[in-house]
Amino acid sequence: MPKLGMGPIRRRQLVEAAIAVIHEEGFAQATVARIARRAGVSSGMVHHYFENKDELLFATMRHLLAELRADAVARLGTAQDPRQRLGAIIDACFGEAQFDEQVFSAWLALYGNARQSGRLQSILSIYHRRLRSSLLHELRRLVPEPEAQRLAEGVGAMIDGLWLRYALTGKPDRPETPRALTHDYVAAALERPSNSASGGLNNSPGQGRANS
Amino acid sequence: MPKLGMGPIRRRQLVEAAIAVIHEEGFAQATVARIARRAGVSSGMVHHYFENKDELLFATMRHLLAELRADAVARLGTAQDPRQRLGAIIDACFGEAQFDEQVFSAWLALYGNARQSGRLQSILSIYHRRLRSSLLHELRRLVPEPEAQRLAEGVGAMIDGLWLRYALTGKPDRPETPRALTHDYVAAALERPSNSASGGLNNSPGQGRANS
DNA sequence: AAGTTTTCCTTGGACGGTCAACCAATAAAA
DNA sequence: TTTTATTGGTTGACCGTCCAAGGAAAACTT
Repeated sequence: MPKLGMGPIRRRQLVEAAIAVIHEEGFAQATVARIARRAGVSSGMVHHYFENKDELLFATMRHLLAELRADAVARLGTAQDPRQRLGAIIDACFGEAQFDEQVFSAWLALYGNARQSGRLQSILSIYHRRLRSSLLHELRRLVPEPEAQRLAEGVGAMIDGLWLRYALTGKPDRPETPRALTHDYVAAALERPSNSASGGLNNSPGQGRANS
Repeated sequence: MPKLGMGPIRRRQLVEAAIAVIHEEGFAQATVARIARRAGVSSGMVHHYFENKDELLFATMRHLLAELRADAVARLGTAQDPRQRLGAIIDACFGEAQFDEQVFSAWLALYGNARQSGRLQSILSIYHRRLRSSLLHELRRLVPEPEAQRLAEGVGAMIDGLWLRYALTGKPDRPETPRALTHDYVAAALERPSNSASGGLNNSPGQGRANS
């Protein structure tokens, strides 16, 4: 059986097995033995191809990020003007691949454990920076700088917020719904005279909120 | 030391200790012994006041939900018209209590483990339903029904998305920022002629997205 | 081309450690 | 005395890691 160059194959097998186990049994139950059995190999394989368990989990989460990025890059290839590219970024985040049940479980596990691990936190940090940077790049061609920054943050939050809801309650009946909501948010913000360029110092004027 | 009626006191001690341990050492390291030591009692106390460890964690997460609700109810007391009440709901979600580091860690742990536990999932389900219901109740007095439903989903997503970002990267320098972003989103959507009442069947018209 | 050596892959069990749950035993109030 | 609170040690199970052995392909030698 032992052929040369099994490294990449086995590593990928184990990463995919880890995702499957995290989905089916939970992050806490994702033990080395279970992941290995799911991959169809002995438990020793994990430590042969990864330094330790944490390294496997890190590789697993990095795999998720890489897949999301590949999807976004592919979609951006067909877009031309900034408005289309903005739509492509949004659609990538709501692409079919991100509504996979296994992907739900794995990303949520990442969220739940990032605070305790600098490695995991860096993955989320990269994701956030990339998303914000991509959005900002296009928005700067559509609105003035301060508004572009505010919008980038808002659109990023709406994407994550919508995704989070579906990750916890199940994929939406119609995948267009989250896309349409985000697109409408962008459209409304771009059409608006941007008088809210108060920069956030004041709240929406004339609103009279209760005390903080 | 043993006085009568220690139940509620000890239970609260243990719940707060659980939050502290989850924050300082992570959900995976939140063992019975550590939580008990943090609460200043022996490990046996956990099983004396809770059926098992899961029950303690469930009570811990339910505690978070109760605190958020109490905050929202208090803020709604001072609001009068629908617009103000809408602002009060948003502000409660971005209140000081929700930007506490311990609360960050605990809610994230909840997100990361809800999929594996029906009990935990129900807590998030209640949170989502309450938030959506509260928003919808006010929005219905401001815009037509289908638009109100869409907006309730959008505002809820923006709240969760913004909160999630700060939970992962640290509280914002200026707490007004997330509030202002959400308020502006609402303001833009309410001002808009709501022509996007396509109901989500089509995307924003004339936009020409790439293939799905 | 056949035999030999080397290299890499793979296994499954052993070890030390930790955890949740359980269980007397103790002690203070009632 | 009865009841309730509390302790801390025990138990059995499981985990991550390590390791020694074996086996099959590849590389090398003749």
